[in-house]
Amino acid sequence: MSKFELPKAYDFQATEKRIYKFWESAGYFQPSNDPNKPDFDPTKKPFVISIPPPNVTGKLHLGHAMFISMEDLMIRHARMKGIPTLWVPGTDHAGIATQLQVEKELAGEGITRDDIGREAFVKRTWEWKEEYGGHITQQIRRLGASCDWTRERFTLDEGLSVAVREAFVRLYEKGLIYRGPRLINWSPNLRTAVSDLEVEYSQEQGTLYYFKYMLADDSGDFIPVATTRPETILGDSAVAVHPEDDRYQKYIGKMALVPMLGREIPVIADTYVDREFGTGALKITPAHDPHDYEIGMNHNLESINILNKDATINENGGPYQSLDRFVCRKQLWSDMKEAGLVIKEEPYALNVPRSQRGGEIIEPMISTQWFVKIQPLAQAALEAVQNGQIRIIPDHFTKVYYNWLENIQDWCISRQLWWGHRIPVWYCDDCHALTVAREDPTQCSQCNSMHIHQDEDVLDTWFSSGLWPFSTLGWPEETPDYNYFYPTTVLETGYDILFFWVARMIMDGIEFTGKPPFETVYLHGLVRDGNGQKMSKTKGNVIDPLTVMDTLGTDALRFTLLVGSTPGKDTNLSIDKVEANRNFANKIWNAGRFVISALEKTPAKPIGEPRWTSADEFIHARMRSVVRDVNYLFENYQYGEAGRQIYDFFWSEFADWYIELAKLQLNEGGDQAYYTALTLVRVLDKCLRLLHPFTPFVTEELWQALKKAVQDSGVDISVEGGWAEALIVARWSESMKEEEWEKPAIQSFQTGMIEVVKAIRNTRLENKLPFQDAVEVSIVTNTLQAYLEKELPFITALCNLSKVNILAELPHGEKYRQYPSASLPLSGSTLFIHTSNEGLLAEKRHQLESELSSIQAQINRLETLLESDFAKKAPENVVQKERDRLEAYQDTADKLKNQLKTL
RNA sequence: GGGCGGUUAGCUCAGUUGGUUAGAGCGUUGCGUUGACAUCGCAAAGGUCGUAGGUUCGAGUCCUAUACCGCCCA
Repeated sequence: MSKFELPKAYDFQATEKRIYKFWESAGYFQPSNDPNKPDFDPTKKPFVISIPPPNVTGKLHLGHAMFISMEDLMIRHARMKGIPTLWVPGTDHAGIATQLQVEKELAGEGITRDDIGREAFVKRTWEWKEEYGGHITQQIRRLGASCDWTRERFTLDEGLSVAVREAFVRLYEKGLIYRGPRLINWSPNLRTAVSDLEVEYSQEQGTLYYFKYMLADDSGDFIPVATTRPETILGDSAVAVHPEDDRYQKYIGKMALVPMLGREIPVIADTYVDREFGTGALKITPAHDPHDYEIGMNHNLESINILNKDATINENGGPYQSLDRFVCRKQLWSDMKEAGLVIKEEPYALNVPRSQRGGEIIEPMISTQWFVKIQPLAQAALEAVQNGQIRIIPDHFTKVYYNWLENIQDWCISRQLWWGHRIPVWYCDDCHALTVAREDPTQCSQCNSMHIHQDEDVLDTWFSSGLWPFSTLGWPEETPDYNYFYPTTVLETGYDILFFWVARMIMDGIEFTGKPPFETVYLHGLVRDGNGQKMSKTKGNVIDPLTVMDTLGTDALRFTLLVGSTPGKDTNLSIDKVEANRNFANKIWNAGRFVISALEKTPAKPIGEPRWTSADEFIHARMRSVVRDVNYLFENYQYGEAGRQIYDFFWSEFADWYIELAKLQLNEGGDQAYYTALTLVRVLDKCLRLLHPFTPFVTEELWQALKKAVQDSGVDISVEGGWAEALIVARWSESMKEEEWEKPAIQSFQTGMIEVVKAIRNTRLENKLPFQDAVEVSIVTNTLQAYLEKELPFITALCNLSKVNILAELPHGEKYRQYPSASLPLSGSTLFIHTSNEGLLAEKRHQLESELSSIQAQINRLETLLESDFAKKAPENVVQKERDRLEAYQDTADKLKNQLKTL
């Protein structure tokens, strides 16, 4: 193997780990301008992203792969632009999720967390975290994430715990945190409260139960009532009817009897009742239904809690005490049936509240919990977006954000868990005062009693994640990192946690630091399967990113996710697409191999000034134009489109055309070969720079090889931005202003080379003239003579021609009539392939006629167009373009007609 | 009930300042191959851009209505 040779196919398995290690150990992931170092320059504006912290004990899924790819793309782009760049990584303790895993482990040993007690359980969970906590970050590394691991944080680490406590105490002192009994969402399995956001509603088939609410006056009268949850009858404290409902008006103010319990409750009037729905009368259970809770407040009704924490019936259920909620439902209903209180049952579609985690049915329940008074925070968060301090991409999520903040409810932040930030509140056993403190107190702040105990609950995990952009940088301390890197630049995440996380970070950021925590929110869509279905274990359509990386390479996966997605829109991922992009990585690789091999075929220095070929000028001009487009698209967050542009350029222009022609140019040797190699290297280099944020591994590997090959070969070729230590820190290709030569260079190559070559190839194909057999071609043209004379050798080689005749007009004579021909509409030319193969005249005529009719259709279309107001009102250059086009078509049509005439 | 998206080729999707012949990948069909690449090349077939109006010289792109699908919130 000579020194320039690379493996025939790109071997991602041998490459990725090595390259990542190289980057990380060289310190490229750390900011180039570090406030903790002596040469720090505070005037440079940094580019900062805080990672959406994954669950510390989680396993990598495509959602992670998506955000890692997006953020790494942004980070690498910024880094290459020379901006001091910081991507802060870390993980989240994920209260419920992690606790559940440990409980599951305990269950395997036949014990519960209560058996071992809080302290032992928390210790055990830390051990679990130590064992599994590294997995997710290792997996993130595999994706190529260039985050600064020296700054990695964890929501439960010491610093972040200080931040959480500081935040809680500040809010409490401001009166924005309160504790009290409220109707909350209770998860009976987890035995904790959850926030509104953690409840999902699913449409399910249920039953609507109709029954009699007997009046207490022995009249035998009853009010028919319907419910979907009969067991809640036990907690009823009123029957409500509409005040203007003729059917029930007479009962208002009377008392009714709770079935089976015989408790007396009032019949009340409330306009909330919908006369059309059900029976038009409503049972009111303030302790177990949000609407009833409201009505209960308005009418001063008693709230009767009928459930224990495990959702069995409590003492208020009388004879039903200790039955499970669903057993009770059955039992009570059958008892009522026996008592003659049942009217009927009918099937009914209802919205069942289910736990986002675990899926069990959530019970609305009155419970004493801690809440954040959210209104003032929400207002500020709303304004930060309204006044443009924060921009949300894509735009339409701005409305979603407003809509949510405008209707926000207080946030229940306490959780009856053991894994998490314990609420920093101590209760005095003597005077019952609360002590809320930054440091663990030893005595009551009111009476100095030593008999105090800490609140048992922990905080919602999102309470700590809300502080993430600044807590990770050292807040509440004003560390150098915090002072320099905060506020961060972009917050990138999935739209599904806009409320959970993004909105809360904005609220917290403004509240605690006085500044919005980031300038831009970029939301990506969710990753679905190839048919747009949500991935789920039960459907069996889950794609494991680790498997994909193992089999097709990280670059292929990243490129697929990045290019297949549009901001805010869901992405369908299929293995087919990843395979296509694995092929692209291989294409890059092999193009690179070719470019490197070209260095062997060129002199080290040119003798004269460059004499650029049409292909050279074309590829340079197109490259410049692609660089402009890509930069424009990056500036507008259109990364997917940017990737597609590079892909198309690389494959169908650079590889398909330039490389093919370069082979011929290299064979010329001398200066021609030198300038070809120069062009190859420069275009490849630029492409690798543009592609690096998308496919970091193959580009880095190849770029290193290219750099080494150029340097070792001694060929004098420089690249714009220079040969940096590594591609990851090489300079990004910035836009260059369009120069006058570019458009003509592109156009002449398209009309003179691409159209001609394609026409010859097609005509050969159509007429079964195999490539191996050289053919003679005549080109009748008024516009291409000069171009063709210069580039003829290349066309000859690309099309395997024995001879080319360039003619000003169609020659007379028998033979031309029968030659297969093709029109070249861009230049208004016609070409003939000479062949002894006696073509059938009829077939030839048919072919010409169909060609003519399609061209005539274009002429008609353009004539109509140019006769319309278009010619008067459209911009001159647009009109001129159409005029030119028409002219070329007319030219072609004339020639076709001429041919037909001679047939 | 309120809000937000989507509807473009057989399938999955691009198509952001409206420019007049709508693109890609996969799939299908035909041809091709010892030198960058079969993880390939060359080509072909395939779409009245959901429907109906409107604005405009010009609409997949902007506006209105409507149908269907999806998501979020209540």
